[in-house]
Amino acid sequence: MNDIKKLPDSELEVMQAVWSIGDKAPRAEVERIVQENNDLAQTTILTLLSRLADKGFIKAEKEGRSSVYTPLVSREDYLASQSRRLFDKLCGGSVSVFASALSDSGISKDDLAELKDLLERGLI
Amino acid sequence: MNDIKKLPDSELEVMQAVWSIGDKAPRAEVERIVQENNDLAQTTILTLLSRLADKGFIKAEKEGRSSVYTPLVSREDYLASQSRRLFDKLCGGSVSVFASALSDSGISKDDLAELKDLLERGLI
DNA sequence: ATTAATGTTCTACAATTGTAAAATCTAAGT
DNA sequence: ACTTAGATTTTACAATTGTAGAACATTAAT
Repeated sequence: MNDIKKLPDSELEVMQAVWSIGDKAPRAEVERIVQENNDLAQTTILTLLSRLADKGFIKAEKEGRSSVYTPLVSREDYLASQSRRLFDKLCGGSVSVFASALSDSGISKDDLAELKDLLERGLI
Repeated sequence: MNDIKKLPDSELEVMQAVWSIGDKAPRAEVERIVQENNDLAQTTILTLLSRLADKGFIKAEKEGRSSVYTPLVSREDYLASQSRRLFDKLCGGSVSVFASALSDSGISKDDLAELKDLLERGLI
């Protein structure tokens, strides 16, 4: 069930861009977003997109002259699987270990308050 | 501040074993623990230990005929940095995204209750 | 002193990741 | 049809990761 493979950092970066745009994300958009944080050559980004496609994370289609990319794995699913991974592999499934990790991670008081609020309202 | 490098999976596995034993973890113990989950050759584990030492995660000493290993990076610090990483890179710093990740990750109701409890008691 | 056992370091090598130049393929303009 | 600009695919190559056999060192036993 929880078998979404972990992406390497560089691919994740590109995947984030695709997710942030949504279905049929145009190559130029992806490129623009990726390059806001990370100055990679255009061909590098294309390589990463094609590796993502190989791995089944996105599908590519032609739209006129250029390509658009659509996520096949949702951000939510990926995130859930990675959270799980962190919780299991690193915290050994212990909530208190996880909690203290959160506490030490530098997450702000406000964020923790929000988390608490969500938990209290049963939204999680 | 938050600049603990991410370990590759195989090294993390060995690191976990060292952490679980504590200071001056004897090689044989590390080996035994690693091999409970993962059947790796002895030399493979030694290779990983030496890579961990190179990266400054552990230090090795001779104790009699064989080696013992002591963590230089605590599990807590590593965990905190990885939680942070997940929160930032994957959730884009959004608590609600993070919360829904938790919710979807298959973490049990009991665990969530415990987390809520910790938050309510101000222990986080 | 020689052999056997135990432990560690070297060397090796394939797979994956990070990065991008070179080559190729359109579509558009002239 | 020919050249150019834009886009994608191939090819490339170094660094890192995953895995372990071979070689070497040391201790213990005969």
